[in-house]
Amino acid sequence: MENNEDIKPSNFIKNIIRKDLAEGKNDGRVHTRFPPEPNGYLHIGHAKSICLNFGVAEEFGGRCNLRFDDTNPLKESVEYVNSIKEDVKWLGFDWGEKEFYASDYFEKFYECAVQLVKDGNAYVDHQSPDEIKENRGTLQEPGKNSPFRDRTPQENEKLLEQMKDGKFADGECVLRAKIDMSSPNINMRDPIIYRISHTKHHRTDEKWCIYPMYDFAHGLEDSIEGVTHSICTLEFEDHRPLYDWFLEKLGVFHPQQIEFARLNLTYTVMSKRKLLTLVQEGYVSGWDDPRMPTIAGLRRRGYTPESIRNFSEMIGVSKANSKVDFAQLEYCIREDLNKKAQRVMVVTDPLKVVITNYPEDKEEMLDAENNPENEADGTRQMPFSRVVYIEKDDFMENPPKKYFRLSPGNEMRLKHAYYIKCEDVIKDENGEIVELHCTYDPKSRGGWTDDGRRVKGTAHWVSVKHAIKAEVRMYEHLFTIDNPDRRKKGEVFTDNVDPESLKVVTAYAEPFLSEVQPMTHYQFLRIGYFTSDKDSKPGKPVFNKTVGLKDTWAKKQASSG
RNA sequence: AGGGGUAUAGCCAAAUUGGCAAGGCAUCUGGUUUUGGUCCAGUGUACUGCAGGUUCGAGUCCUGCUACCCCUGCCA
Repeated sequence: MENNEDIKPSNFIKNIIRKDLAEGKNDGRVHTRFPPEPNGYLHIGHAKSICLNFGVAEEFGGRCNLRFDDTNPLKESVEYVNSIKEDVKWLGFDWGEKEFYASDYFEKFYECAVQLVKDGNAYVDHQSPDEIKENRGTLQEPGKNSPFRDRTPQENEKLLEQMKDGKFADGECVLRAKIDMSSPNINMRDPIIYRISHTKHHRTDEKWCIYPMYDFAHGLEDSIEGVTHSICTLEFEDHRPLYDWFLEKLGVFHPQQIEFARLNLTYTVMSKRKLLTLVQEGYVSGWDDPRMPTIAGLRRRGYTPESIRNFSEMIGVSKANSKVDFAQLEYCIREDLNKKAQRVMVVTDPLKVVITNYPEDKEEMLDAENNPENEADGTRQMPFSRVVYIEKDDFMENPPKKYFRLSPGNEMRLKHAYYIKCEDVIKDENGEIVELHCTYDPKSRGGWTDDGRRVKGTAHWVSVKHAIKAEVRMYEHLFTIDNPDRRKKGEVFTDNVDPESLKVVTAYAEPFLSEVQPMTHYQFLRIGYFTSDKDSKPGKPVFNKTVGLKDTWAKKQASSG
C-alpha cells in the first residue's frame, strides 16, 4: 500500500522513454541534459526543466549533463555561468564530475562544417544580412536562392577556412546549409551554420572569430555527449527537422528531440528579456529580489529546494500551453515550511496592552513550543511582563459576530501566557485607540485553566520591555493582475507592476531573534512564514515575508464585507 | 504557397491494445485545535473545444469544423 504514495505521476515524456527502453533503443541507456545559455539568471521555468531532465535520468537509472550552450559570446558571461551552477546545485542536483560546454566542441563543430561543405551540403554566402533576410521569403511565399548557392565544394572549403582565419569582417559572409529555399518550414530555408563575430569568448578568448548557430551546434552537442532524449520547449518543434537533418547528413549518433510546454505562472513574467527589463529599469533591486521568479529571488524570498522540486513534480509535463496558479507554488512552500519552520512571536502592527493587575516590576519566563508539528524541536522561553504588544487586528471595539479575539469585556488568550480581559480602551484626542487596559487571570498561566472556561481566541504578543525591533519586508505579487502581459494600447508590461508590492515595516519580536543567521525560516505565529535576509546585522535582523498563512477569517471578512 | 502544435472542472493534469473520466491546487461545508495555521472528513449535473461517423461500447478510431499558441535573428 505504501508504495502507492511513492508513485510519481506519469507524463508523455516518461511514456516515450519507457517505450524506448522496452524496445531496447540506445542499449537501454537514458541520458538527458540541461542546456542553459549563460546569458541570464535561471527562473522557476528553468527549475521545471531541471527537475524534469535530472528527475527522468534518475528515475530510469541514467545520467543528466549540465551543459552551457555558450555559442554566442556577445550575450554570455561567467557571472551567469556561476549563478547557474549555484542555482542547480542549490536545487539539489548533481551533475557529476564535470560540467559540459558547447565551447569545448568548437573544434569538432568546425570539422563537421567542413564535412558538410565537402559533401556539397553547405556553402559560403556573401549576401548582406539584408539580402539574406529579403531572400528568405515570408510565411506565405517561398524564398529565393542565393547567387552564391552554387559555389563549388572546393571554393566553399577555401572560403570557410578564410572565415575561420579572420579574413572577413563581421557580417561579410556566413556559412549556410544547402537545404531548400522553398520549404514551408522557414527553418529549412538554407539556415545559417556559422556567422562571423570578432568577439572575445568568456572561455575560448580570441581563438575563434566564427561562432556556430544554435541549430547546428545543439544537436551535435547532444550527439557528442551521447544524449538519448533531448528535451526542450515547444518553440523548437519547428526546428526538429533541422536538428534531424544535420545529424543525418553528418552520419553521427542521433538523439531524439522531445518538446514540452514551458511553465507560465500567474502574477509574474518568465521571459529573460522581461526579467532583465525589471532589473535594468529598477522595478526590483536585482536578479535576486524576493519578488522575482528567479531561483535566486525565490531562494531569498524563503522558498526551499524541496518546495520547488515538489512543485515541479506536482504541475506535471505536457504539450499544452498553460498558466499555473501562483497559489499552487505557495501551497508547496507552506507545506514544506509547516514541518520545518520554528514558530516565533512577532507583532507587526502593535497595539499596547497594559495588564493593570500584573505587578509593575515583575517579569517571568514562559515556555513556548517551537513547532507543534514536531515535538522534537522542543521549547524555548519567552519573557512576559506588565506591558505587551498585540496586533491591532486582534482587538475590535465593536466586533462582528464570531469575532473570537479581544473586545471590551471579553477574554482572549495570550498564547503560552495568560487569559486577559479588556477593561478599558484608551484613545487619543482624535479618537484613535492608543492603549488597552486589561486584567489577567494568574490561574491561567501557560494559557490554560481547567475550569471549563471557553476562551476561543488566541493571540501572539511580545513583552514591550523585552521586544527587539526587526525590519520586516512584506512582499506581495510584483504585478497587480494575474496576466501582466495584458495591457492597453500604448502600455508596456511594466505598467502593471504593483508599486506597493513591497512594504517595509518595523515589527517587534522576541528577543532571541536579535541575532539571526541569514536564510533561516520562521513562522511568525498566525501571520506567515518569514525568512531572515542577508541584509541582517547583529542586533538588526531583517526578514522577508515568504508567504502568508492561510487566513480563513480574513477571507470570510472580505467576502461578507 | 504556408508550416508546426494544442484543446479533459476556476487552474494544472492522468487515463495499457476503445471498457464506470485518476490525482493535486483553488473553492465551499463540517470536525479537531492554546496559531481563524496544521490535521481529518466531506464538497463538482466535467454534454473530455464543436458537428457528424464507426462500434455493444469512443477522451481514445474516422471525417469535417472552430479557437488558441509558435515560426520570416548573422539569438537560444
